[in-house]
Parts: sequence; structure tokens; C-alpha cells
Amino acid sequence: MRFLNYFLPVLKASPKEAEISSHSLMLRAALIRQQSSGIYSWLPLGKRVLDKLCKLVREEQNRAGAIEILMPTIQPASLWRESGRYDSYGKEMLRIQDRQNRDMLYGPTNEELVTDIVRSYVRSHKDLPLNLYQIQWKFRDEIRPRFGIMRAREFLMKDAYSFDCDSAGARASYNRMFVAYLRVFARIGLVAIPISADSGPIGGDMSHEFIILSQVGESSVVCDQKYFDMRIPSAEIDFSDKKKIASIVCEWTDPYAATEDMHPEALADLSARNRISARGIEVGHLFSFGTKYSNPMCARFIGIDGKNYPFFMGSYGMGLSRLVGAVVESSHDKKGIIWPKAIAPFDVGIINLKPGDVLCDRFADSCYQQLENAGIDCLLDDRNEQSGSKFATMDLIGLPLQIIIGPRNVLKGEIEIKDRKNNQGEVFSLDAMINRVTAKQ
RNA sequence: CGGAGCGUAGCGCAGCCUGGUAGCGCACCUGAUUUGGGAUCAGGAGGUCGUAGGUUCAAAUCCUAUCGCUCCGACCA
Repeated sequence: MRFLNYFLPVLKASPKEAEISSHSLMLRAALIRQQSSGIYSWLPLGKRVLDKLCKLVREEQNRAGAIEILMPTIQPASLWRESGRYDSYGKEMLRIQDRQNRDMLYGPTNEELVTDIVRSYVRSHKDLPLNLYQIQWKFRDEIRPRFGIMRAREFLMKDAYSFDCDSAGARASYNRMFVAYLRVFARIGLVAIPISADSGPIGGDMSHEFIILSQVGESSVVCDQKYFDMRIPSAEIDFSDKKKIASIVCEWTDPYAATEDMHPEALADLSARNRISARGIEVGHLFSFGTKYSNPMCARFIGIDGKNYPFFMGSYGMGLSRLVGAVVESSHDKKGIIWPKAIAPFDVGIINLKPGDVLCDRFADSCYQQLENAGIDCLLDDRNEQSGSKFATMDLIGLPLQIIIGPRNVLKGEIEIKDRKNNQGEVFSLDAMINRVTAKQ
């Protein structure tokens, strides 16, 4: 993409509504625009990040055996009356009526809908286990939206729902999602602490929150620092190996981790040296709730003995728009965002310091073309701006690699590559540069 | 919902207390000179001061209502 043909309205000054750095940076780097309290548009650069994150999450969900579907945002109240949640869910649920005065709602979550789908088609234990997921917008009319995209009212969520014959099967499904979550967070450079949690309005008997430690987090967390040295399961892991998957979950739930308000008495077991006390952002939540929905909604299958049984279910949420905020919050410096490679909006930023100069233009174009041909996404800054402004913009939007093309080094046939993270620059010939960048990808 | 603030040009703000018909910086447009870390000069455009009432000869300024946004508490991915 060439800057001149793109829509990237970066801001020099931070809008006053932004109180935390991730919010401010996301507004300044033109990733998002606030439309109303807790409601945001995603601008081109932000959309690219969100898309990359979705792609990565799909890879991990699919790997763990989940199957993607897409359910509507608007749901009929009738299903929620079946489960009993139409009355028990509070004002966070946006209730609306259609032109026939039918009660509808904008989905805050989708247990009822997915249960309706599964009960309509799945008859036999032979069709189980089944895990259906979607990536869809949710609306929860929060009492107080804040921190920009982190606690929005409308937000993008990956939500998966598992269906099993019995609680042992449900446990295995739960474990697969647990491991899939570990991989997602690791791939975007975050350490997420799994904390056993209250199941809240979703209900159930087993639940873990995944929490990213951060100063601006909304919950207080105490955990063992072991979590920062633990190995992430590899991409080759066999998700059908229940024992192996269970052992990973065991390993990750063994060190101490809790929100501050929960069982503080266990703290004694954790020496002060290994204790981390911090604030955290909840980015994922796993629930296992057995037959809480399948029972009232009459969602049953025929078991091996020919009898009817309710599905054993679990649901697994991951806040994708919030996760983008969490990444920015945990990966930035004074100058701007520092994207992890996995979800950077572009792989490489090319700065042409002197557009209009024949030699610079030729080098920049050649560099851009060759990288694009090699499948590397580039943003070429071809604006007729002061160099300082271009460097500042490139640092702000935080692409992992910057390629600098200016008259000084082009005369020598050299091109400079700079790493956003450590700010180290190296000089290469044009050909060597192409090889270098493609090798880095 | 309780408490605290804010609303004046695209963005950030001053002016309000003490009423006299709107200003600054950045951004934007034109031209020139520039170009290795947010340029310089000259010229230009842009505002029913959130909205609606009221007081007054006169309201951005005082009064009332209303809408929107932010922050502090209870909820959550």
C-alpha cells in the first residue's frame, strides 16, 4: 500500500478522552474512532490488525477441532425465555422490538442460539463431541464503558460452544480450548495467566479467566512468577490426545494464581519471592456448565443405550477487540505502538525520504515491488513531507521493520533496515535487503 | 444509578468570574524555499460558541432545562 493512496489519518496530539496509553495510541495511529460511548469504528489500519488477529484465532480454533459458524447479532427473545435468562439477564442486554412488536435482543452472548442449532440437528452420541465457534460482534450495555476499546459496549468476540455426551467429554473439550487459548496469547506475544474464576451469569461448575498483567487492568491478580517461564504447547500438538492435553492444563493450573478477592488464605503457600501482585486485563473466559442450558431448552441426544440425555456443554469466550487493546497496552514506547509480527497491520514500512528524486523513487518502487511480490505487506510512505514527520508516523503506527530510502545511502546503492523494537539499523544492498526481509518473515 | 468534571474551527486549548458580537497553536488550501528525526516565509479558507428556552439595549459569558462525552464506585470478553 502506498501512503498517498491510503486512508491513514494519524493524529499528532492525543484526543482528550483518552486516559490510558493504549487508547491514546490507537486513536493517534488511526486504528479506531469513537462513535459513541463504548462504540467504535475500525479504520483501515485497525481493521487490518483485527483481521490478522481473527485469522490467527481461527487457525488455533480449527487446530483444536472447533468448527466455525456465524450466528446473527439480533436474536429472538423466545429462546432466552426458554433458558430463563430473558428475565435474569440485567440491563446489560439491549432489548428491542421489531415492527410486529416481537421482543428481540442484540446478543450479549450466544448459548441459547447455538443450543437451538444443535438440538435441531444433532440426534446421536455418534455426532459428539461437537464444538462450534464464531467471531461476531456482541453488545453489552455496560454501566460504564472505559479505557477505549478495552471495555466497550460493542465488541468483537470469538465465542465457542462445546457439546459432549458426559462430563468427562465436556472436560476434554474444555481442556482443548484451554490449550488453544495458551497458543493464541503466546503467538501475539502475551503471557496470559489462567485463573480459576466465578462463572457469573453464564453459570456452571468450572471456569477459568485468562488475564494479561497490565497496570490498567480492572482486576487485581496475585500469581506465581513461574507463569513467565512456562513453555507454550507447540503447533504440532495432538489435540486428540486427551491425556496429553489434560496434562498441559494441569501444568498451567498448578502454580498459584487468583484474583485478589478470592481465597487469599492460599497465599501463604507462595513465597514472597515468587509472588507477583499486579493488575490484569481479562481477555478470555472458559466455562463448563453441564446441562444448564440443554435441560431447560430440551436439547437432547440419544445415548449408546438408546436413552435420551441432555448435552453437556461449555462455552469459551475471547475478547478480540479487547485483545488488540491489550497488545498495544503491553507493547508500546514513548514514540508509539510496537506491533508483534503476528498481528502487525503491515510487515514492513518503507520510507522514501525524498519523493520526486529519481534515484530515491526508483529504489523505493523497486523495493516495494519486490517485497510485495514476495508476499510481504508493505506500507510505502511516499508523501512529500519532512523526514521527521515520516519517521514519527512510522514509529507511531509501529510496524516491526522500517526500510529507509534516502539520497545519502541510495547513492551508494545501500538501503537501511531498522527494527522498531530495538531501534537498531543495518545497511544492505537492494538485493541483500530483499533477502534479509524475506528471511525475517 | 451516586459523586466529580467537560462541551468554543478537523485536533488541542484560551476567552466566561467582572455581558459589548470570537481568538491562539497544530492541521488544512495556494505559492516559493526546503527535505537523514514532527521545516521556513508569504498569502488563504474554516465557528448558528452542544441544543432549546429565559434575563438584558446587548449573551460564548448570567439563569433554567436538555443532550452528549470523560473520570471515580458496583458489572463483564
